Amino acid sequence: MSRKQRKRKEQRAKRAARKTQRDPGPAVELAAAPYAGRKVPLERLDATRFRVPQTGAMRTHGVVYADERTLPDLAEDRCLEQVANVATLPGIVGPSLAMPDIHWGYGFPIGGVAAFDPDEGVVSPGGVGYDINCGVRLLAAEVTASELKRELPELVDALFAAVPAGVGSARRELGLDPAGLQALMRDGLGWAVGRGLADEEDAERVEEGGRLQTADPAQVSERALARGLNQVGTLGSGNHFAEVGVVDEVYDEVAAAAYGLRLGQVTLMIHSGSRGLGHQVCTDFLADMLRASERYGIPLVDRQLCCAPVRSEPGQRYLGAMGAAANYAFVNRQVMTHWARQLFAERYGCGLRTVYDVCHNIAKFETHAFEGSERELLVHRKGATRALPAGHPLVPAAYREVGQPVIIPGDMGRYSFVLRGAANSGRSFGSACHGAGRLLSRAAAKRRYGGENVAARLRKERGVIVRGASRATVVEEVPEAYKDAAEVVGIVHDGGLAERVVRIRPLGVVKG
DNA sequence: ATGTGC
Repeated sequence: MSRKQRKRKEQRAKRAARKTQRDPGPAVELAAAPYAGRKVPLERLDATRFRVPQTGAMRTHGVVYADERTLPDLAEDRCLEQVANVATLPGIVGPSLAMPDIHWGYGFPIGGVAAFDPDEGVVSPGGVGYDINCGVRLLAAEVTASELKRELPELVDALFAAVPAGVGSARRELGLDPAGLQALMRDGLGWAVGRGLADEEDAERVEEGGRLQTADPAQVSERALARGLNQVGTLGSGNHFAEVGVVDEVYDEVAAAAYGLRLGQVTLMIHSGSRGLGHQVCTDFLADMLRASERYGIPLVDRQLCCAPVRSEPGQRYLGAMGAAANYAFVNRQVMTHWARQLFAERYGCGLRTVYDVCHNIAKFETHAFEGSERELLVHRKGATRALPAGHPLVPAAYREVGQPVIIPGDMGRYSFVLRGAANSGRSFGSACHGAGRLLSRAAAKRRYGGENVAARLRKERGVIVRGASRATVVEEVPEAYKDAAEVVGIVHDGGLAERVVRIRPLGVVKG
């Protein structure tokens, strides 16, 4: 081992030790993980699905959506062990599922879907993630790419100025106080409609109507409130972005027409979440949930799976706080939408219509057909998108004949996709993938591309204009750090979870 | 993801 490798290894060990020390709550006795340290076997079910066999403490099997080309990526990290670990939790209904963009996450894998019985099952912050209701809003502009092309650099600059981006990005002009913030979290998109920041059509075209009714702002800590006060309408960092794109391929004319999307049309995609507020809610409740796991005798194979019975007092409090943070995220994306609308109106005299807005990180009560009967379930989606098929009553009336729009952002160099929820999505409790999925860790991307000017290369090679709040983030988000979104989307399409409607090519990107 | 790690 070289000196450099050894140093890196020591640094990793140190970081891991610090992380363990930081972990909140009491020491918890852990049960044996089903595949601890062993290679997780995968049994082929069909062209797009593999089974993780039930073993040890697992209460059900796992199902992983993948194909030969993405299988080697899965072996790279321990995400398949996490799929098996989730299957050990009480009250899980159906398999522990993984979408084709699965990768390692906190406790639950990112790209994981797990449904729980409301009476027998649990709710877990690890099944939602730190960025509660991270999600994507897709907007359609009444302008074509050729009309806008010359002014693109100015447009990206103007967007960069209009939407605060980066770690700690803040905005004061909404003038919220803690009570106002609580009202915002209670009413979600209704709050924005009441203040002229949204119209009724927006609310119809946001998942859940832009308001989780389980929200209980009283469960959000003062610290979380303080962090959230000045961050409504801000992008954040990491993989969050606001991206101007153009529809460059239409696969399904009927569905595209229903969504109001046509070839050459300009789009704006906003990817953000609940910022510091949601992060703080997650942090606050991890400690609670660890205590609850002990109190209710829930055997854990990983302390990051800490959870509480859905109907228990701590479970209800988490659901209340999580719902409040989710509503905050809906409003966050809406306020950025409002500012982008002002900008498009001033510059082009055109509108920006909400196509749809989906959650990526959420636990929600939903009714799904399971083994022949309709059941109310608490569905955890962590890095997964709801994908309801045609005819489902929760799909907005204008889209009901074609199915719910499923917005799948890819990397900032290649393309993103819009799909429609399809007939087999019942197999995944109405879910599909949420993105391309990382190929390189942030650290690996930095090592490989840290020396070059990624933004300049994207402009030269692909004509994409990138403005980032931080150069480091742009490097971490280099297209080569992601899988080909077309491949991931292909698995979801072939598996019948969601079907391709249009492809969107990026023109200009604002990054955190 | 995150006032990004003590």
